[in-house]
Amino acid sequence: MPELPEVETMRLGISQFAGCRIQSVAFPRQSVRPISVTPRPRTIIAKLVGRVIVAVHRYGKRIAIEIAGSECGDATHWLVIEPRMTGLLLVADAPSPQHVRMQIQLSPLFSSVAKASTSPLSQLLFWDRRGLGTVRLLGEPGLLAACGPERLGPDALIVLGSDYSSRLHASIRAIKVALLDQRAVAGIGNIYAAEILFLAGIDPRLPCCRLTGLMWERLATVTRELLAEAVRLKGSTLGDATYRTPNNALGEFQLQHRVYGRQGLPCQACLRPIQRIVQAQRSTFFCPQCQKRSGQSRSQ
DNA sequence: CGTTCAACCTGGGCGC
DNA sequence: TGCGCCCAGGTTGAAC
Repeated sequence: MPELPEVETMRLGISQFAGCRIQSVAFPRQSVRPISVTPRPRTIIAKLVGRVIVAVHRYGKRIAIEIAGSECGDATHWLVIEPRMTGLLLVADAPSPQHVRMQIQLSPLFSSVAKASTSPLSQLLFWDRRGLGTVRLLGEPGLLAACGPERLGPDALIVLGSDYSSRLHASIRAIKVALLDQRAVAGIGNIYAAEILFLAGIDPRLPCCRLTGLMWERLATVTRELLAEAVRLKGSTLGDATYRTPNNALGEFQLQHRVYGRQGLPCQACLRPIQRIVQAQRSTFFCPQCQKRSGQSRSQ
């Protein structure tokens, strides 16, 4: 579920913890299954307890909680969380207790009245039903390897037409498949790729090398605007309703979906049925009429 | 380069 | 009710 808008909503919802000290860390399912945690849970716990959260960052679809170094010279660390399909960061109660993967208790660094009244909740949970998510505690080299420019392209919220064209213009891959490549552009997933291409009027099957400069510009503009609107609406909570904001609110951008999950339903623009195809083992939804090869722009 | 497949997991929905 | 199957927001690595 979590793509850029959902992960950004998580970041905004837990950034209040900047300045808080970590009181305790637990990995409740540790004995049930070797969950994807590196290094070992006890090592993470030893390195985190007593430390202060400096800031909460987002790199593509990953959250990186910056942990201050200790006074005895220990370096800054980052707790990097990848929600993957069903992971959630929560400050509220978890939907089901058995899927809580990590539990962090926090105490305010300063017991100021303002802080106490604005953040009554001092617990941060990583909840993950399917358990495909990962938690890593990394130093600076690790952070760079996991979230640096070698791994992630420009953030989709600020991507430019020139970013797209310089990275993809020579590729023969279908544009929809390329949009899911985090090294090309960071943050787009299966839902938003479909929605972006519909709004840009571009056929998801079109090879990247056939897009014109004008189309790259339009694609970038639509990407930024659509994702910004999705962040404003706190992401998309689909039918199964697993996705929640950290405060347990539902997303609202699913009400704006034009093609995703709408196979067979009439296109809102032309009334022809939305089609579902499979590309790179993922569903692609699009309108064959509104998303002709070159969209509204003329191409050869 | 690029694509395809399997794997990692749980659980909802469907047809029978 | 239950069983078997297909599907799902993501990522990675092996094989071709």
